[in-house]
Amino acid sequence: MLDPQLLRAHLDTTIQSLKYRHYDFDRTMWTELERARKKAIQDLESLKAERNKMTELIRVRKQSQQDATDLLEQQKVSSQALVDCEQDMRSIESQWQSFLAQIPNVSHTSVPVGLNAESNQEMKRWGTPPVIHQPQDHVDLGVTLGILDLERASKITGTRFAVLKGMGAKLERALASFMLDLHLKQGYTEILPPYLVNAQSMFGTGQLPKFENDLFKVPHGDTRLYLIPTAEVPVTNLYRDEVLKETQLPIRHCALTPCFRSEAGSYGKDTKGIIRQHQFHKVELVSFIQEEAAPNELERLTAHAESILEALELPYRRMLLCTGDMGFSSHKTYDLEVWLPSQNAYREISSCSWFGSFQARRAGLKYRASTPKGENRFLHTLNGSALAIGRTWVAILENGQQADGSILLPKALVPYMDGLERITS
RNA sequence: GGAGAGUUGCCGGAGUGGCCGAACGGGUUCGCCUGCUAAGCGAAUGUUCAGGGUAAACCUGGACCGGGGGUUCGAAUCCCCCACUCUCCGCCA
Repeated sequence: MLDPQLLRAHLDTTIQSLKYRHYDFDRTMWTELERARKKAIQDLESLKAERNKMTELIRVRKQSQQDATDLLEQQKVSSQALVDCEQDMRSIESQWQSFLAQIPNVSHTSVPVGLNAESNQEMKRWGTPPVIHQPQDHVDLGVTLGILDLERASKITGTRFAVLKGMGAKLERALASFMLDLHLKQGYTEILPPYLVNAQSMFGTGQLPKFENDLFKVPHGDTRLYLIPTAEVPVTNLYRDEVLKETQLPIRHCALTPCFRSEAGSYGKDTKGIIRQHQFHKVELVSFIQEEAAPNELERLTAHAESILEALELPYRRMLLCTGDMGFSSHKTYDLEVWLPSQNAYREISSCSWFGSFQARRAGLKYRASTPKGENRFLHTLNGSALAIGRTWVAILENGQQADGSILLPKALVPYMDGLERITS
């Protein structure tokens, strides 16, 4: 959620900034909502002040055994006006709230302006793509090796689900353990959160109300729960509606969870293989920190995601997303893209974002500053995949493929595979 | 699934219709005292919204005692619904 003060003080620049995010800000509506809200608040509050004064008069009279019938009659009448006013207030307030809730975040000044992925900036490259004569893709490799079964997955569930088998399943598990262990050494505290969350949590990180269609929903009693699309949701909401102490900061968490995405509206994309699935595993890093330290934290967190790729000897590049390609809640985002030989291209494997106070406002994440005044401030939140495990699995197969169809595993992974250096059929 | 108890400020804990943003105790901060520490003394100490103030200080008003609704001139206090926590019983990985 944007700070309403930003819209009041810098409306023009904010509207311009939002335009670069493909958001057409309705200035007329906003101005009208602001005006109506202000009026409703003032009307209601003056009526309430009036009522409170009268109530006090009645109290005094009653206590001194005087008759207060006239005042009581008067109060009955004015309290009806108050009820009407209250209703107006509520309706306007909720319109104002929903207007604010569906506005995306504004971008940081360092974010390049652009409409789509073509304006993203490559920041760095690491590693050299392996020279492979006629590379096979991960599906051919995986099926031949007997470690990937898409046909049976679609039988038991449907498309965009996969079954991993034997060393394929073990590789997935090894990757998860390896990533978590490295992040623990980097100072993150591991969290194992619920995989189903309530609507408030989804609102807190920005998935709701706008992206309901991308989520899997599960009825539960009179309400409904949502399958998490990323660990970002439960982990960021850990401290929802809390005021932390500044001495607790920064808080850095990592979490391994399955992620569930309905991928509505992406029917034509990545139909082959396990690049785009309804369910996949991901290790996520999440930071809670003060505004001043946030820019540096984004660099740090991204470097930690990169450290996984480097340890796994996977060539990658870092992209700075342009305004038009960023997610709804993000203030600034780096994508990491891993080299996939079968596609002869870099493909997204991680997304590291700084959200400013956008999520903190939605989720009520604050800290009490260690200043003499000890004022409350909104936290800044950041998170990044480190990494999406399904896509890492793909990258390991494709980059490690040998002429005989076997997969040479990166050295860092060997201990996690009980000494296995190569996957063969 | 059944029965019961609970949810109040940083913490403990009072408050069953008005003078309660909330007693009392602890904590914290500032000042005094003390060779240092402890003890003691004095004072301060919630959040949030709207308006005023160039900003800060501050001032005025509203709201907040788990969440929502109701009764009432007036609700932390009475009534209803919901959520959560704890205990017991049942069932179960």
